[in-house]
Amino acid sequence: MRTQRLEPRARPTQKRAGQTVDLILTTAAKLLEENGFEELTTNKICTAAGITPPALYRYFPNKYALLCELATRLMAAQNADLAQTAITKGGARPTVADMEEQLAAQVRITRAFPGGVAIMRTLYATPQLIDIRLSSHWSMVDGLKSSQTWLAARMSEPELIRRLRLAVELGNSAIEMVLEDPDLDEASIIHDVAEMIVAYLTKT
Amino acid sequence: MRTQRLEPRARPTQKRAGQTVDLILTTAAKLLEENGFEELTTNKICTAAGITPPALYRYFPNKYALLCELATRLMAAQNADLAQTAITKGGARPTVADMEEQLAAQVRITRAFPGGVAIMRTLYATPQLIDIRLSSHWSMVDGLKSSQTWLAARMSEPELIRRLRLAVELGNSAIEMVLEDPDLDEASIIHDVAEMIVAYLTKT
DNA sequence: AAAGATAAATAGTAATTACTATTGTTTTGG
DNA sequence: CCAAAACAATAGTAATTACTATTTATCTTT
Repeated sequence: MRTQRLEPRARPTQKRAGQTVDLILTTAAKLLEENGFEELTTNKICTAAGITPPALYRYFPNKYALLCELATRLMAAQNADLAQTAITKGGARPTVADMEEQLAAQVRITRAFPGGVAIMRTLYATPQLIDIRLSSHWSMVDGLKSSQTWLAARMSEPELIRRLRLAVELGNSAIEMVLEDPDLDEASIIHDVAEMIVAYLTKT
Repeated sequence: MRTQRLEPRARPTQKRAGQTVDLILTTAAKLLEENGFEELTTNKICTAAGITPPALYRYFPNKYALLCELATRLMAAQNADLAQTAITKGGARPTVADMEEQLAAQVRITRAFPGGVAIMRTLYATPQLIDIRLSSHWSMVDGLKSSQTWLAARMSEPELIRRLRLAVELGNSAIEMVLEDPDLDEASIIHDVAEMIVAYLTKT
């Protein structure tokens, strides 16, 4: 194995370069969705994007860095939405309706993100991606820990963290399930999970 | 892409051949655990197993068939255990203690299976593997639907299926979580999830 | 408008990949 | 014990992979 470069050769400064980076990422996501992780190669990304390999390698040190960037952007979008609504609702007792909306929002965001569903699947494919997924979940826990003052007032911090961690994981699991299997009754699954999570978080 | 063979060139009939097949599978699992899915190649499997490519390709038509066999065997082990205890306990109202034991057993089985944790991760890597995972979950639902007579007597079949499907998914999610992150308090997570699932399944 | 900096293309390469036609070796049934 | 079947090794190959040294084009700034 050749020694892997860690940093890109250049950061995009001009507008054209920024467009190229976005084009590379959206093309990669599209191919990921169409043909899956195994079929995704840098050469195919370049061909599909109508650019050449040196252009890709100018901004991404290697193939995995590209995938990590894709994952990071999706995780950031999910986290941002969670932080948004968590802040506005965090002072009161969590409600099933709010939790439902929260989960539904995560589904919407992932669907709206180009290749989002496929990216969710690839999050298990390499150690780096597993890390990104895990730390995204922990950062959700961290955000909720601060914003959910109603819960924080009612239990110890370790207990709160433990419950939030599990809540995030189960919520995510339901989201993945719904994203993966379009035959399922999405609304009722989200409702049920929301109910379970709220009951779990608020129980004494 | 070359046309993919669907069937192996031969099934193992003699004892030696059966050993070779097992050796290939366990070696593949070991490499999967050590270096991850991306690093797994047929040539590496052969070298590590001390065999040659034609020996591998005699029993597996291609690389993906090998991975599918690995996944299928793990899923079968998990399903078998579930069926076992479900039958003995299915007549009565599900208890938290039984559910805890069930989840813990799944964790144990996966850990005991060579490369089990790594196989669980690769279940998202290709369409075929995603299918195997999904149909394994549905077959768990199917088994439980028949064995859990106490539940079946208390709700309509579609409702039962919906609840079991979600229960299986959430249970699996907790199992994956525990397998993936050794820092977590395994027992308490399993306990909490067991409680949630039992409450969900038995609620009216 | 020219100089300098940034961006992208040309034209590749070394290494690795999954996979095989053929030949030799072991096992089994009669 | 021997023929036939099953098994495995020898010795590869065509195709693909991630990636790059160098040259050319485009943009920005003065």
